[in-house]
Amino acid sequence: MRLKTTGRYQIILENVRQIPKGKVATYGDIARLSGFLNCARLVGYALNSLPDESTIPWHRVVNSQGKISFPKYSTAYKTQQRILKKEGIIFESERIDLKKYGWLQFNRFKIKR
DNA sequence: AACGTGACAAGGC
DNA sequence: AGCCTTGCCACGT
Repeated sequence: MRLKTTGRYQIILENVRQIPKGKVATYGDIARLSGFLNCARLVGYALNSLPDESTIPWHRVVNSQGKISFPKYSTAYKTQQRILKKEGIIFESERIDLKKYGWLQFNRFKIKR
């Protein structure tokens, strides 16, 4: 559970740190911003490695559906939701409006295979 | 060096 | 709207 200081996700974590209060970004957004297209999973992997005392706003990262990527009744889920609400973000049936709160506003759904 | 994995994403049904 | 499958790719082991 150590925060590594080298490697790709150092970049990722720096970008997560830039997300302003009251906004959110998706895992895919952060991956693209960091220059790792299609590496959304890596972002989750990087956040998972954060120590508890980290000041990086991990809670401002949600999935592409605007939902929290933790099991609904887990403590992590509740913690994240509580912090986001405290920052002024409103949930509508467990979901965040990314049009309203999305930080980067990349063209989701644009990339095809 | 190979293999399984994940706090994901997109598409099909 | 959900659930399932497939694609993804760096990381750890």
